[in-house]
Amino acid sequence: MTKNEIADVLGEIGTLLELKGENPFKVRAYQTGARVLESIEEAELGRLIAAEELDSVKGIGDALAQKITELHTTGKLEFFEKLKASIEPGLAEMLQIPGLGPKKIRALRDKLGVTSIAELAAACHDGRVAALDGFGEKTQEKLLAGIKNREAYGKRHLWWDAWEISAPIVEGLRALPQVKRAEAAGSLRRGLETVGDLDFLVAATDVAPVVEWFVTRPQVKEITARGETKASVRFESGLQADLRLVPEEQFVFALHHFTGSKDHNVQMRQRALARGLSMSEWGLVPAEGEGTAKEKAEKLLAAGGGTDVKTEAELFKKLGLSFVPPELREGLGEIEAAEKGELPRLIELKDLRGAFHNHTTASDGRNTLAEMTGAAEALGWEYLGIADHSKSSFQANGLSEERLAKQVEEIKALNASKRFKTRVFSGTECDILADGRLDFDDAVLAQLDYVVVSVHNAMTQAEDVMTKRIIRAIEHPHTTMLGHLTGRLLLRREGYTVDVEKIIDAAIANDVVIELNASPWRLDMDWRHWRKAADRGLLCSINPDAHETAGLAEVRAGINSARKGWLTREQVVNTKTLREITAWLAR
DNA sequence: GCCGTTTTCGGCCCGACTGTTTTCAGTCG
Repeated sequence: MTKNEIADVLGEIGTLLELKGENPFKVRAYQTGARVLESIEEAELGRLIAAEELDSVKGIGDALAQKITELHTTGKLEFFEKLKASIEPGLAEMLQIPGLGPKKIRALRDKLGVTSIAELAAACHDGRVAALDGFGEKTQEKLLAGIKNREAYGKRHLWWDAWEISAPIVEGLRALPQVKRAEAAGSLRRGLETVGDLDFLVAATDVAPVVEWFVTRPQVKEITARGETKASVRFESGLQADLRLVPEEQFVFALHHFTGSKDHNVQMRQRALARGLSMSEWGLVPAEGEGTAKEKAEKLLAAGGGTDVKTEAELFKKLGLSFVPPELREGLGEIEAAEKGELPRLIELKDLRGAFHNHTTASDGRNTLAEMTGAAEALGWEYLGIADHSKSSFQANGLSEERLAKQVEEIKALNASKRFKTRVFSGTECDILADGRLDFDDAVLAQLDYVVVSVHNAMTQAEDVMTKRIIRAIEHPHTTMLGHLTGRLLLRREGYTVDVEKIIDAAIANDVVIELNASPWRLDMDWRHWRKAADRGLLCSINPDAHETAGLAEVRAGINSARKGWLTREQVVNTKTLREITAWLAR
């Protein structure tokens, strides 16, 4: 079994134990184990198992090491099979209904015999749920609404879509006279590829007008809560948003808290405790003494103290850490690195000086070569790479050899005309054929400045076939970079199955770049692979895969993922200057 | 189930909110 498959099993065990009412800390141990496993490389896992050193990994003890080893070597785990057999399969799905946790689910099963969402809906309609101890009319209504909304609103949203909604709201909040500070927190601020809901955080002198402004935005379809310190709404797209109002002195603590992630916050609080401090969204206070952290924070403020932390950087510093950028706050080793002062200087949007992999009307783009070049110039880019589809991509109006040759001439003429400051490079997004050969002959590829190779057909090949196919394309002497490694479309379609680590190895060995496709739908290769791959020497190109002028700006989404992958400017080729990139392409 | 400057047992992050209660359990982030 692969490490991700094993991680899935561990996570599932955690869920099943939760439903059984097991010790919540045991549940967490399995979830932690799953996460830790995901951050280990496949080959490293094999080595640790062979050397029987798995339990030296933090978060994996004797029991988990034994189970992981069994799964890795046999592909099965008896403990897991027995556990699964002991629980009705529909119960896990019920956890997805808001308001239902393990305790309530067990009560429903034990007292009403409910073991699935469908049976729960029936029991709600009959009024049997409201009659249960600990349940009531409101709970029953809420569960019914939750079941109904699950399909419509349960899904996540692309980061880009969430950002387009949130950005004007943050701006609007900041423009209100009562507002001192306003930020969007949550997974949006962490730059995660998909976002579940929005968290707006505001410090204001007067709360009521801010709440009023928020709930009366034109996109708001429904107000689901409205109180003194919190209001919740649902937008037309189904996206839900919370507005939280905090005193200005506590804004920075709340900002850190609501930016998360959960894992990062847990680790930060543990670290605070180790230093005799208790941390919450209200502040950082001594752990000892009477009262909650909130009460202590309020007392401290009333006494005129505790206001020396005004920025997140100061908050981290209090715990002996350098500033951890929001994108890194996933609980994946950022705190250890911050402690040692080893956090990288992450790439920024302004570091990009151009981009490869862009389309024009020659294939399936919606803007002409000149329009795309003008748009790149408007972004201040020094260069723009054009990579239209190759002939086998019929569906995308791929270019024949003749049409490609014509485009090469057009680009030469455009560069010679000096009409734009931006220099255009001739490329192709060349199909990787089913057997790994490229769609154009060597002589055709040789006339181009660079070659992006991508899979567009036969996506259902077996993993080993697909892996060999892509590696063959990487080994082609004219290949410059690999396009969208897995072909995934977020929230729509899984990627094709492929051995990512073997592909990375091949790319490094052949001096081939892997693209970070910045289309908000793709963000492929996934950020979770980048940190280790780049450490091993893999170079990245952040490519918008733009099919129209507006698409060039989507590199912003790619920057999010690059930062989540700990990438620096030096590890991304399209931060090079025109002079540098010209030399690099000709190497 | 994991872990250790409280170290091999006894803890394990913290608070808000909701709905059900009548002082709190469960859920959520």
